[in-house]
Amino acid sequence: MDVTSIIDPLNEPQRKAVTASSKPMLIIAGAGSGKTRVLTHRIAWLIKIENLSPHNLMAVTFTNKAAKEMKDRIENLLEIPVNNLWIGTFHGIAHRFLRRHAENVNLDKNFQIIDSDDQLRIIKRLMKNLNIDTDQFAPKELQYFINKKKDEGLRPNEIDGKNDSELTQQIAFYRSYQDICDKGSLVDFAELLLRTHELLAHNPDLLSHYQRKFKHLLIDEFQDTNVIQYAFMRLLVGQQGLPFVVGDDDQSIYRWRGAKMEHIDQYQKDYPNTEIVKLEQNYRSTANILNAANAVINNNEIRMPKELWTEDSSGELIKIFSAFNEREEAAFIMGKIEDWVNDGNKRSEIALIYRSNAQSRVLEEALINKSVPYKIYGGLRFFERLEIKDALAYLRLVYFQNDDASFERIVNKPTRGIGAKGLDTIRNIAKDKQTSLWEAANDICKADKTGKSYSKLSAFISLINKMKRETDTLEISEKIDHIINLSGLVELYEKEKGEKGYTRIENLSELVSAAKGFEGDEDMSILDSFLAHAALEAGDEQANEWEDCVQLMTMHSAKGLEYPLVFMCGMEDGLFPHQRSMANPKNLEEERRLCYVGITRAKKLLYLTYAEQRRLHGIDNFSPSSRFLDEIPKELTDEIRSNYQKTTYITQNAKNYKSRFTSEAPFQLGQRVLHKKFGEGTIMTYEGESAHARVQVNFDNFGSKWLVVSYANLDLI
DNA sequence: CACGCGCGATTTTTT
DNA sequence: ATCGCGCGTG
Repeated sequence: MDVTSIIDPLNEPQRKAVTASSKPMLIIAGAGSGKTRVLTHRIAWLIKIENLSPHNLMAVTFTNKAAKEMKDRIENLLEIPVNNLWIGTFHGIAHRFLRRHAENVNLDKNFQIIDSDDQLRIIKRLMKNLNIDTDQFAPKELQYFINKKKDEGLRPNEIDGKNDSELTQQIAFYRSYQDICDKGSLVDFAELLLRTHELLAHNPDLLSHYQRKFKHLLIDEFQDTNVIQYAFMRLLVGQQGLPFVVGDDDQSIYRWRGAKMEHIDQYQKDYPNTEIVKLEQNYRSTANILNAANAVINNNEIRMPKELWTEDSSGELIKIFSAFNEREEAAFIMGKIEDWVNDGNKRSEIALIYRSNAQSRVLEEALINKSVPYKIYGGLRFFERLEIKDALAYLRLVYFQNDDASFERIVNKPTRGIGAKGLDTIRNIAKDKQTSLWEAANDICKADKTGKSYSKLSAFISLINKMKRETDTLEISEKIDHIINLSGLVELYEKEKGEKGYTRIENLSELVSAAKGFEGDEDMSILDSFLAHAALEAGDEQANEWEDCVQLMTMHSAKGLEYPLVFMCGMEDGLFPHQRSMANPKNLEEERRLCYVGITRAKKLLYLTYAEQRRLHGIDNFSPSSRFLDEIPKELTDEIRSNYQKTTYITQNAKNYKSRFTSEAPFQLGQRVLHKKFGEGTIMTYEGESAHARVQVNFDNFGSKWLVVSYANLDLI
């Protein structure tokens, strides 16, 4: 292969990045600036031109999907399959390290990965055992605490309790939780990273081995790395390594789960001879769209100065549509979708993106109504579905009998007479003898063959043993198939009303097919490998790919994707930016970045829509249009007037107002009011009747407040 | 022990 | 509006 095929398709800055030598690199890649291209060509360059062996580099991506895509593109570029290439997510790579060197960090070779759902179950269980009041700590709070500390690289004894009793309790809980995991050889997501970091930090020989091996470390979506991931990079790069990181501070949208875009600055401090390359030419959007995005993001205080540009023409103006309510918003979008398709375009070129999942409902209903095929991204992932987790719990218990979490999950599912009380007995025995629940159950059966629960428990034990016996020599997919058949799960789901049960059973057979073509990883057994796969990978549904569908997704899941026609729906203050992010400037800036991400998804045509009235969680909300709309220069936009439907809706609304607002609360939603302390504001939402009525007022200078009408002394303006 | 009602919460998502 | 979970009852 010659240099030209790698270099020719690149612009100047891209080329600079791809051909860089012997320097830590920082690539700031704006939206649509060819980031993935740079990464893949960089890898091709290293292998083909610098003759680097493929196993001397590591490439880290944010999602499994991105990893797969990168691998494919590299293989395409090099025209040879690249096996044993270390490309994956931080978690996937950490997992690989741990399987290889489990014994170095006191892990059982057969350790199992637990997902957040499993983790939460364990936490709830433990809270009960320790008599921790759920009023004092919500299980999710403790889960969040533990994961946060792990993401920061902290073990319980590294956290300072500061005489803070609440904090001290949380630390103690973290310690107990970890104890449970260690005893059961369970590793949660954050633990994968933390353990791997410790593995390398505490084993100098191993570390230097891997430092020599991975001379080149490439990291994508660098702005979204958390503390432990950054530390992992630092460790692996060592003194001689050459890190090559690619990111965009403007697209950092995961601060709320520990991502630190500050790592971009930190990196430059830690590697003083860093060469920075900025990719600012955008190949995706029209100039109007790009300029709108630039204008919005320019309102952020904290960002690296840069401005995307394009050679593309201005294109269409950005359309802004104000609807009366969410249904009219949806109806408007349906009309535009129809136009698009009638013009001979594909539905799959259309994306409907929104801030929160709850918004998808109305859109879905409208799409169904018009018989428009659509696909929703996100929502619950395949391997997270209840029926899949149930089936896998059987599989796990059959082959890893000390897996207490799985035992608890399925011991009475379907119900077989081993309820809370029976389970308690088992738990107590397990606790006393320091054994697993499985062993405790076996002990009970051996000890007393006359007890009431004996027959039930022993039937369960026989079932699991039978599963083991009959599937031991089978292929993984046959194992799963047979275990499902013996479990009674199918019969259980059949009883569920509606289509739900039917779907569940379908999913079970899909699980079997998923296992059929599954190829394991070299470092572990196929069973371990499959279970790890189930925990670490979402299980992308590629099913509907052939069908021409409108795409629905949140703005978060839209990152990295692009569509000719994009609708950003629900552009209302309170929804986007989200209410919970409006008060804190840093959070507001993150919302603005999210808006920037949204806008830059569009290639040709962008619609921004909002509703004056929106029913959310059963109550009507009246919000002003999103402040982000005001940040787009007027000359780039085209405000579309609503049509005849206006009158219909106004009468409808007037009726609602009348019936809801009695003479005692002479306010209307949208009414401007004056408050002694907070000044002027607009009534957004109401709740309750007459004397108990409360209103939510969005004050111009104080944000939104809930006030009881009878005390608030609001003056009408 | 199983089932059913009621209460509370309900941004964003990967791994 | 809806869904899941926890507690109380049959």
